[in-house]
Amino acid sequence: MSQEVASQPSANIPAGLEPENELIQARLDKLQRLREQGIDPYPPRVARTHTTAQAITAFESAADGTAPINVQLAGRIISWRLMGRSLFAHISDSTGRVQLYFKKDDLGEESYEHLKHDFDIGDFIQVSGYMFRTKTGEVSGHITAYRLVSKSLHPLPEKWHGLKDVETRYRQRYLDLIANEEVRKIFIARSRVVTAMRHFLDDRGFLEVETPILQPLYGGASARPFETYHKALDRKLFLRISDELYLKRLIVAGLDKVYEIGRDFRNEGIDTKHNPEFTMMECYQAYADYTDMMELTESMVAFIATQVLGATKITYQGQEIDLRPPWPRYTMRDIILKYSGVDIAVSTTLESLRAAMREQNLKEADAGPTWGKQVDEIFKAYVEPHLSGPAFVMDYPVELSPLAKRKPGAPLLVERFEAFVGGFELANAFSELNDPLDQRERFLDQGRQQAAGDEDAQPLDEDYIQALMVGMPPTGGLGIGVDRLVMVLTDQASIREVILFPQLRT
RNA sequence: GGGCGCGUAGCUCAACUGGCAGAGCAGCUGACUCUUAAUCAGCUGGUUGAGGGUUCAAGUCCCUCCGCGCUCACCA
Repeated sequence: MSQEVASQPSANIPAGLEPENELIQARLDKLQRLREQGIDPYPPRVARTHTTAQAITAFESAADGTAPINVQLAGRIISWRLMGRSLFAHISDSTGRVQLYFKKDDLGEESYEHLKHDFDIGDFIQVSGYMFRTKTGEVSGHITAYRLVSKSLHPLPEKWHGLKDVETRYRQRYLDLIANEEVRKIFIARSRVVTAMRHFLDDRGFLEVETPILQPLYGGASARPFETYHKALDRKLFLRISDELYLKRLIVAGLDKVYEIGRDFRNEGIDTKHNPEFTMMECYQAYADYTDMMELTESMVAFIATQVLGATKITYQGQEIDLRPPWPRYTMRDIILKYSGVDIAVSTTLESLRAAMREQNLKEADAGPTWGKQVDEIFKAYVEPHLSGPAFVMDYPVELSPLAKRKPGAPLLVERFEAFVGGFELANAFSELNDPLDQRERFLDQGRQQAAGDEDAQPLDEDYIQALMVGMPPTGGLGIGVDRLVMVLTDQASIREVILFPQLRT
């Protein structure tokens, strides 16, 4: 408790950096030694002529090793093999890794001792020398001079087994990325997915836009929002649950093809397919309908797969899936009939639907409160698990889709589809509702559902109705869950494996 | 929120029906001038997630809490 006892350890360590164990203490000791030698362990600049990959390529492409390939390299030390008067190490950078060879004869006694005693795995080092090939065939750098460029004070995960603990992997993702090559590949793939998506949309003439994340009113999806507060305006704001209503305002505005790739926030549970913040691509195309969006979806996904993986054939959790267009299309009615025996075109009321379910011996346990919700329940329970896909399921109950246009000749349905790959929803799209009066009615119906206890019902957005009154052309809209697309393309079962910093407690 | 499982050294993992908390890697000391999971000798390293209980004795059994995973519910 007393000051004398509490502040005992190493006077040269700043408060807050007390060593938690001897491994850190050993590195702090080295740091101290370096400073005593007048060496700055964190110099402001580093010099290098080649990345690790460039150094190796330069050597290999040199015609006949007559002229030496001189290089200056820099990177993180990831392995260290001391063999008496010589020493091998590997350094890595984002382009790869290269082996370094140090010899006492080349460096001199003092320099070699400094190297031996003051460096650790994890440190960043700058070296200069020339490239050569070892007896065992590895292209390496023969180092004649070196310099510390950043001292590491915390040990890295073990070299062979790497870092496996899931919680540490998520909480200290930097360690995960350093230690686990496969993880790095997933996030590189993720970046390429987004790049390919942009290319595809840009090539088709879509304009990338940005719309508000902080919104006075949320909408565009059935979900509970996060709330926040703006002090200067003294008002409640919501984090968006979708981009939809703003993007359609831009269709009204005459920007005929727009898209946005951005973060949405939904105040809901967390599981292997849901993170409270996630990335959504939404695009809207004037003078198009939902069939155009189907073509857009399958073409885009196939293009992205080809760009990122080099093929449209993928394996997802053991299932072989070919994303090559065209994807099979099923009406919701047909596919429900196929897997459950219930015909929702015949059973068009909640009562008759439940009767038909009893007839087919389907459990009614989670019976929906309305016809549309019951249809959704049947679909999720009996159809969705079969949809390894890719597949389009089209023509949804109107009640579930307050922003979609009604299907001509089918009063209970709207022109909407969802795309399924690997057994879960990847995309959602519809012919956008552009009738302002019908839209108002749909919002009012949502209000009734909310009054009946549905927390996810969408609030009436008068400002959006007003935009529709100005006039929106027939328009097709599409949303693709980017995280889920990355899951499918990288064969990951959990959304946390494709989000760098997934939501965790505390 | 419910059910099931997990939490041991910096990392990866052991520890039988309760019986002295261990190994490999990493670290430290030494040997070794083409190694690559280098090798060899020696040494150090623990609030067994936290708190309580049962017991002569708890990593192990019981309770509460924290965290993580899977799953159901909820939810696109």
